[in-house]
Amino acid sequence: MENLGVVHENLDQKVYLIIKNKIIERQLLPGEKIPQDKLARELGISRTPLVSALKYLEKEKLVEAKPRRGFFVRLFTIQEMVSIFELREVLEGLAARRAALNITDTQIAKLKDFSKAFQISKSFPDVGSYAKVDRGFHNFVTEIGAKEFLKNILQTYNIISFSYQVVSSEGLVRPPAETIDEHLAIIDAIGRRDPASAEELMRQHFRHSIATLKNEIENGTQKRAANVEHIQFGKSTTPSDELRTPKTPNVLSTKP
Amino acid sequence: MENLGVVHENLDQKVYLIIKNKIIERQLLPGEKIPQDKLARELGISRTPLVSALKYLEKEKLVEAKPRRGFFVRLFTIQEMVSIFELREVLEGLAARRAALNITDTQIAKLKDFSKAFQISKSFPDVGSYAKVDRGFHNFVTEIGAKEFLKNILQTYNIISFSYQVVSSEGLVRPPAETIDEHLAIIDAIGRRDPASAEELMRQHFRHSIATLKNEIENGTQKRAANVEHIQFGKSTTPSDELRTPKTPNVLSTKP
DNA sequence: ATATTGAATTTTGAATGCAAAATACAATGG
DNA sequence: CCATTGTATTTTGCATTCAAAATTCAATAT
Repeated sequence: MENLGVVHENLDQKVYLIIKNKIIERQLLPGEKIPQDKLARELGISRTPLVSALKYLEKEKLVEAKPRRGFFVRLFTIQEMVSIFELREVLEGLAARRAALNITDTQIAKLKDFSKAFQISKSFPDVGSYAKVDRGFHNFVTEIGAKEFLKNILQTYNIISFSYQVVSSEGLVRPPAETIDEHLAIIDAIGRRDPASAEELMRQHFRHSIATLKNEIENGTQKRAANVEHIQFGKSTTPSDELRTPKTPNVLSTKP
Repeated sequence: MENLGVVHENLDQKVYLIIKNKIIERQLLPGEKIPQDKLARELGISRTPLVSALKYLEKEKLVEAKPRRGFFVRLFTIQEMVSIFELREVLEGLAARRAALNITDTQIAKLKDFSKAFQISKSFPDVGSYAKVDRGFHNFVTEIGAKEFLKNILQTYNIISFSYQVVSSEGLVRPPAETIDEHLAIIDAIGRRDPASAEELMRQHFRHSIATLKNEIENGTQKRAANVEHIQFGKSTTPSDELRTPKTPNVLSTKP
């Protein structure tokens, strides 16, 4: 008999999500060593699934493993951020193309919501809420345009870039005034189901940000530390969704 | 005192490479369950570093973890191969662009070697040796154009696609006659240090292969099983390295 | 024969144990 | 005072252990 849809999740998967959140919510700071014993005791588990989770995070580049010395929350230089944005340029370009090809009418309605939210940001400038819509939008494109392999990769690198505090506040590379219209153009292309334009506009969008980053390197405006603030996880990609900051996860028990 | 360049490598990293090779060399077959106890005993280690290595491979999609049931060598459908080729289209496009920007004169000399090798394949057709040059070429572009993040991702997906036995023999999607000139054009663009052309030509190259794959899906020519043969690892990316064809029997043929 | 049940066996996931390495810290000498 | 050495403590990497789950396989019923 088959186990229809019954998903067994191992401890390490839960721990993986918890640590990921700890990093994103800055309970674990970039460069900091991850205290295995303390964390394991805190979660009421042994080091085995904890180390396992850390190895997952290592593959995702969120932590760095130094053999015989432990795991450290990863730091990114601005040069590395440029590389990551170059990756995102082509990957989200692909996601935008696929989104334009696959989008359903219901999803187009959600796109319109984003459009509205961006328009509002235009009239009532507020960097904080704009940054949220920005993240939500990129996550939404990933959600509808990417699956399997592409989605996995993009989610990782989106988290890294959103969590890197660059230049202005809220982790934005450029001010809203510069990016709102670019977002609107991308939304329009996807909504029109025009894959070629969607891809090209998304890539342009990133190229502009990359140019800004490179400019900062030249001007020595470099911020050295990675930083995180208010990252949204899970499915909350619609602008209408929650805007509160996520709660801290509850402690685990080995029991169901 | 600092440990200058002394790299400690944990057991799981070594085991990771060993299993990866076992998969690539078909000592572990797609769909097969990985026998932890047997393998651990074989390698003279405990299950701890073995499982750790398997988790790495899971993140790389080379194995699949089914909780409470074990690890299995991953199978790829032709549809998944299309997704992977779409990824490679944009990623190797980026790598080609970066290659054109960064290439040194020494590396251009190596490119010319590839050019020569492809020319030879034109005059003396041999699918086996051509496939090798093909792989070597794509690895070389990855080597010079990609670093850090991009390189990691590409290496994984290149391995997967080279190891998937599609259509014709030797893991090639299309026959040499179709692809030689495309390769030559890419080489030319990179050698001319023309990033825009290099990227576009590389992408076209992949788009053609994707079209072929999609065509197969429609025609039901689908091969069900992944397959591997003669994958080269490490630095052996130069065409001067090895051009001989140590033929091994094609073990596939699940044909009725 | 085939299907079903249930006990025996194997395998997994996670805790625990332990030697070696790394780190912290105290004592000593410059 | 700071640098250096030696010692105690902590942490890491891996092996071992063990309960629970999955699998195998034989006995029984259909």
